[in-house]
Amino acid sequence: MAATPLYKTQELKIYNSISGQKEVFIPLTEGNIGMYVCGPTVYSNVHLGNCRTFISFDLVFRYLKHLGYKVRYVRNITDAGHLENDADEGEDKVAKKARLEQLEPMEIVQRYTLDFHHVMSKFNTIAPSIEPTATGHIVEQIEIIKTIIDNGFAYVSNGSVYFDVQKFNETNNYGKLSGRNLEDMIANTRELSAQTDKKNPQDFALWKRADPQHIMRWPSPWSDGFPGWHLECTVMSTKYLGERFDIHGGGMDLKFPHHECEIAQGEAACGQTPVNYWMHANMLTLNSKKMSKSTGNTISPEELFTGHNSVLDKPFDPSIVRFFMMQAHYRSILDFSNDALEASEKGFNRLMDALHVVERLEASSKSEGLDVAAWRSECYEAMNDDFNSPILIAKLFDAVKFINSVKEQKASISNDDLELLRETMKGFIFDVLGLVDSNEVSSDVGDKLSGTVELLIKLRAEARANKDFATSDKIRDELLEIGIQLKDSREGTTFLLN
RNA sequence: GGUGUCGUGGCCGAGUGGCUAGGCAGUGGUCUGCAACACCAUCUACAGCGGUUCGAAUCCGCUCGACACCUCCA
Repeated sequence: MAATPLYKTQELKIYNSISGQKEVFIPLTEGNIGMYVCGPTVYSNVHLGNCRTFISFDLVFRYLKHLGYKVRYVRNITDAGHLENDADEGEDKVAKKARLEQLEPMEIVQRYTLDFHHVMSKFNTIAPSIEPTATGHIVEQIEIIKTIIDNGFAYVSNGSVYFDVQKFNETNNYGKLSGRNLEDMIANTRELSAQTDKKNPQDFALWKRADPQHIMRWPSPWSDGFPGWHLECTVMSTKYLGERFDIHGGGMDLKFPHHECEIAQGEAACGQTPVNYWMHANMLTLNSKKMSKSTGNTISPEELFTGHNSVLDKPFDPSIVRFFMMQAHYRSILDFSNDALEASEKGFNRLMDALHVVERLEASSKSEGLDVAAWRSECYEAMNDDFNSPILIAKLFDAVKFINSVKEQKASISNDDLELLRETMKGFIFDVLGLVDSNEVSSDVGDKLSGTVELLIKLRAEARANKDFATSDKIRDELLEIGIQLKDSREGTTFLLN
């Protein structure tokens, strides 16, 4: 007797990067979705820009689940194969870090994987269903390389294996995702030194031979070496989601060459294109420039939570940061600044306040001031339109205004509508947007705290009744200083934690 | 040089061929012992220049500017 899943009544549209259009989303198997998102390379701490992508896809994951879909969400950990550059002597990022810090590569991997998980949980992202690692899938990677060679789309050169892009392009289309064509790429390829092993500069590595002094090497039919970066995603998505699956996500900067290469590998190995809907999350910028480790233009989540960075005036709660990100669309560039974050913080607090107000609201015989059912539909319409969280948030603020008006007795709400309003607000704020009420304190502490504050409120009320405003203001102001704000209304005084 | 995206009011950020986005900040009012909160009202817009159209900030062209990818990057 399960209720009808929401997805049967909602029409979700997703902007598909490969077509450049919003398309009605139809999963391969009704009610089930396979989603793959390119995860981090764990050779250093994640920065806030990295986080935006994962928070964006957390929104996608959450909304799909909210609609009643069963989602298998795979997000990999790149712990091998990611090279410093594209030259033959390009060094593996993890191996390089291990060499520099004189640690085992897996110590590097462990350290930064733990950091990544810690930060992701701070941002209240839901863990993926499967989080596979590249090093855990070396065997599968070797197998798929064999298949691609057998199919004639790769060649062995000096112990390494390269994908033959020109050969592939004769029967398939290399560049369809990023809107490039091979002739242009050939014509505009920059001069790179030491590319002796490749037939053509556009070719990319499936397997790289490693010198004996390299610390991350695995045996293969071609050499002791390591797999190419693009390959792991093809292998792991295929293994856990099938040769063809619904959604593939990642940062905009991975569109080319990484995702283009994934398409080529998938088509070369399996004879069909791997992904139905390609989704790309846009960049977080700092000073209008992309956050990037290599340029040092970054801010770390830790700096944000502690406020220890020159661009920050104060620390910010992870939920504020998440809310700030949700106020922009995932396909838009978002510029990070202290001022923007402070504005978000105030808005966020107003939203949370309203959530407390709506719990205590009294129903009337009829609703006046907002058509709750229509408003609810508009919330869904916003999210159905390619996960438009900024519109959703605007709608939520419409409700905030209405809730406060009801409190002020300038509007009214029926019992049924009140229930629907509460349920919808909480559903979107907590389940879909993944925000956390930072005012919430653990119930045990909360009970004792509210008892204490209620006592002070009572004392203040007595002082006010006696026109002892010095005492009443002292209570109000000093409570505010420790982050407890008193709110007077005609029903009496309530408090909020700031 | 190639490919693509974007340029919205004091700030951040949506959206649309004709109807208020929203948040923050500002202004005037209501409420209050004074405030805060909240509510009501209100002010700053669609880079520039042409074109299409009854009508464009929204479509087209050009100019200027910014950003991203083409090399590792979420």
